[in-house]
Amino acid sequence: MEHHDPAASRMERKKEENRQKIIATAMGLFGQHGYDATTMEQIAAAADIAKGTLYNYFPVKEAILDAFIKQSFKERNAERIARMHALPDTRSRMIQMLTDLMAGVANQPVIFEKYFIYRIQNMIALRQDESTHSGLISLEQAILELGQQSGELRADLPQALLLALIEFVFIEVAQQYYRAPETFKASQTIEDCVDLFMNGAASRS
Amino acid sequence: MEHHDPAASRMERKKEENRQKIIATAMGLFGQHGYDATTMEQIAAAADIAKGTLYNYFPVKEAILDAFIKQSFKERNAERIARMHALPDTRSRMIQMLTDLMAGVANQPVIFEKYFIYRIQNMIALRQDESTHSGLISLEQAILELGQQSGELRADLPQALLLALIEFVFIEVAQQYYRAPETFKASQTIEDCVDLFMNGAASRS
DNA sequence: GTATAATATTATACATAGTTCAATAATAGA
DNA sequence: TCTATTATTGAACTATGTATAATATTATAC
Repeated sequence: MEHHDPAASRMERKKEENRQKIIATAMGLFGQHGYDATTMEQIAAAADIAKGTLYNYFPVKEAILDAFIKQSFKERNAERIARMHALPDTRSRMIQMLTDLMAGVANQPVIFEKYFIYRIQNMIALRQDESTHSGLISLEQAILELGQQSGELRADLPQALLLALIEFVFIEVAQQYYRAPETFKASQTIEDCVDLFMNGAASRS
Repeated sequence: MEHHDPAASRMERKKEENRQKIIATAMGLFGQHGYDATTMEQIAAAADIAKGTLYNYFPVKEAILDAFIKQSFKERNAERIARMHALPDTRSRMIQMLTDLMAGVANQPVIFEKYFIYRIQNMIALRQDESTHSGLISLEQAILELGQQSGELRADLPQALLLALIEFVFIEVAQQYYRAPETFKASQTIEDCVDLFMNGAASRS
């Protein structure tokens, strides 16, 4: 019962190893054969574990994507947040963030599409959201906090609501891309979305 | 090849009959045994059609829900839009709409939860959205048009973007309900969401 | 009415996601 | 080394959704 935990037990280490091996194996297969064409059995076989074990690590196929993207984001988030501090206002921070994100999306559209769908599903379906942080949430939180500290963003509404709106902006920009990838104008779309985020739908009198 | 179409051919009529029969049968089973516990085979058997035929009408299980809810909405939309015209501004129109919607959600939480997830999935995954109008979209469009006609809502951004934001508001309110149904305060949440929709996240100077 | 083309239905078999469970193996702590 | 806990395995199982070839129904033209 009592946990020893000397810098993580052997078991923890092995689990983390397995996790990484599964993610790497799966992403490799996704790249080779495509996401949909890759089955969970193939992933299990390629990672040399039983199907049941695979599901023990990742309860649904999309969770592998989720883990991969979350990881990629985490690696760069410190740097991204640092860069945000250097920017003068919320608008420029959001534009930078969205530009960054959309570069990733355009690079791996299928992966991100599945990821977005999975994230949104969880947003609605899961009551408690503690552990299921998206890779984006810490960036979004940073934007929100910086903006509120400088008084630029309002503080009279629940934090969760503002955060949800930022999340909406991120997803809406991606959605515009998916709706028409050929004609998608990133900078225009991003500016419109940020404008709407900041100023709302009401006319300024 | 050439379509006769004398007020819809017999085939069209039969198809519509079948469709309605499937929807009614399925909703009955959902009510009796729950959505997840009802299988597509059970629905097919109860409607006395082959499984393949069922999938010919509804390619995924959620599409039955979607059709049912879309239908329910359509029946009341004319009346709802009429009521909206009688209201003085966008804010009160949105509050009325959201209050209405949330009554439905609270009444059939599971159904609407599946429905929302399905709708959002489609929003992202489907490139062209013509035929897949949600039951809500005409209401949302009415709110937008009324607000723009009176000059209350801005017209300098793409319609689709404003529409998406309204859709976000609808879904966000529902999500707050699902996150904590016991403590959910409908009127407060709705007011906050509408406020954010109208005024945006920036502080008013 | 009857022939014919187009469309819908049916039954069956199939692939995959995801679950369940009892047997087995590995690890933690004493 | 012993014991409790936790992880893995393999196998059988359920449900979605797809594919297909045979059959039935409908539309249209004659």
